[in-house]
Amino acid sequence: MNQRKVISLETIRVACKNCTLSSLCLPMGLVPEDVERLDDIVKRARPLHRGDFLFREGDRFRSLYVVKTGSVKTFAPSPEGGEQVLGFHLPGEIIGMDAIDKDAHACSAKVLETSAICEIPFSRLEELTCTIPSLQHQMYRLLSKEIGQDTDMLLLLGKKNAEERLAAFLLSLSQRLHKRGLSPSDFYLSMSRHEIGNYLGLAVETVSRLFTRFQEDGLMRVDRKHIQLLDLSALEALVVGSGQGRRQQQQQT
Amino acid sequence: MNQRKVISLETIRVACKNCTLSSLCLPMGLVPEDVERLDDIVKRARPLHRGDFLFREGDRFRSLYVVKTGSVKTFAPSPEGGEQVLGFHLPGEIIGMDAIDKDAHACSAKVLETSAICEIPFSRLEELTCTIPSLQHQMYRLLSKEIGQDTDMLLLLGKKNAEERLAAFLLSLSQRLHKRGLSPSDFYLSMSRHEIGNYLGLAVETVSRLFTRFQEDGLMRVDRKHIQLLDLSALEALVVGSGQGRRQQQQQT
DNA sequence: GCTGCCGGTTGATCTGGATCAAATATAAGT
DNA sequence: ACTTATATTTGATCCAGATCAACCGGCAGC
Repeated sequence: MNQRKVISLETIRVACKNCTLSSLCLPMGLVPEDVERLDDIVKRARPLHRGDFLFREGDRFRSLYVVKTGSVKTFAPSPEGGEQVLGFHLPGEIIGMDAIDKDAHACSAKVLETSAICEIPFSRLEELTCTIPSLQHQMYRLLSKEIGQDTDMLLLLGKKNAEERLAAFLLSLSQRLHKRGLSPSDFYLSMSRHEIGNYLGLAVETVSRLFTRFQEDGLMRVDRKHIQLLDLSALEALVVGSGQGRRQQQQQT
Repeated sequence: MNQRKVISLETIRVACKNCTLSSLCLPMGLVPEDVERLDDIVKRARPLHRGDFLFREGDRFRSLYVVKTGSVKTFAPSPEGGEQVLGFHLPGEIIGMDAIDKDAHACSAKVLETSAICEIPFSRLEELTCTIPSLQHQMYRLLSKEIGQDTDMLLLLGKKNAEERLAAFLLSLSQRLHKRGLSPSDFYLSMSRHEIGNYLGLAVETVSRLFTRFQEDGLMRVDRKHIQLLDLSALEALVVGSGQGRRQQQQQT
């Protein structure tokens, strides 16, 4: 038993109640007693490595997954054989909620760097949410939040130009890292330019050129995967757009 | 009391258990007894008319809404003053789930034609789902489904060209109408070309041109708002794409 | 019926960002 | 260090679809 403790890394074994992410994660707003009950059903697996899958498109749905450390991307195959990156997931973020409906995963989840992941068997969770109203509410909130984020992306893909998209992406990363106690202006990208472009509906070349341009304009510094945002407010101004977006007709219907 | 019955339209007063939509809607899969309990909390308002709002962006979140008859569009303001149409909602579809998280509506919902709407106070619903596990499951499924639909849209906006987008839109409408017992190949559009374009991330002119082209190619017949799909399988082939989508690099990451 | 307006169609032009092409930088082996 | 595979950058060109412009048809109000 002592042996087990030695082997397993501290960051993996830590219970929800001791986890620094609990305020961002499922336990948010639960009384300690209920956190304990949640803790009982969470499985903490050994760390996964770059390229490992949490699940693949088509897999039977059994569990939700929460990133504890590291990062994960989710992506869906497009019919022609390409793929659409659906999201990049940071610690505290929940993955797999889109699979509840069909009881099967419609997308795949791949680990971008060495990562610790919590697994939450959904049937167990469902039992629990029946008896813990605040946990049920939290689940509704998390599902709803995911919908909200998706609609933000729809707006981004439907109405924003390349520049605005990349600025929005950088700011989103910045803000999410900040919430996790990391620097909002100095971080490493765990995903490739390719993946960024795919996610934003842009060609790699466009992403690369924009990085260069943003750097020339003094908005940021780019060195390989290392990003420093030098002017957050200028980036924010870019996202809102100069009032033209993709310069599309701004119709009121 | 008899008087009341005379005034209120049959389609409005019909209880969930007698509603033809129950198999698509919240009551799906519930035992009759539980449907009864759900029924007790559903408010059935008088019909709304074209242009009426169910709710507006910024409104406090109180209820979910279900289209009983007619159709509704939801849309979010983009920062610059334009708007992004987020969806068109047909009978049996639930609106407002994105608002649970922030306890406020992030988008507006406007009625496209005279419509009957069921209102479900969310706090009451939450109480109910605590005691009816199958209803809770249904809620999870519905929220999850919404996420799945949004990711479908992300793929559409991120990877598909104009032709594929419009074909996908028409087929989606067709299939949803079919599920509701209506013709999958002959229907009326309750939204303008403008709204379709906005929804699909295309200019009005592009939508118009594509309608013309599809008609010339014998895929459909278009007369004003009246649509007849003549070759569903050809449209399906279009959606899948000729293997190129927006002709973007189909990278495996 | 007439008039004005709005939604829709059609044509001509323009352009952001994709595609094509090639060089360069990193990483991974061997 | 040397070869090979992969990721990123940079430059040149192309094109789908946006934008601009003009016109048309249906319908609401008078």
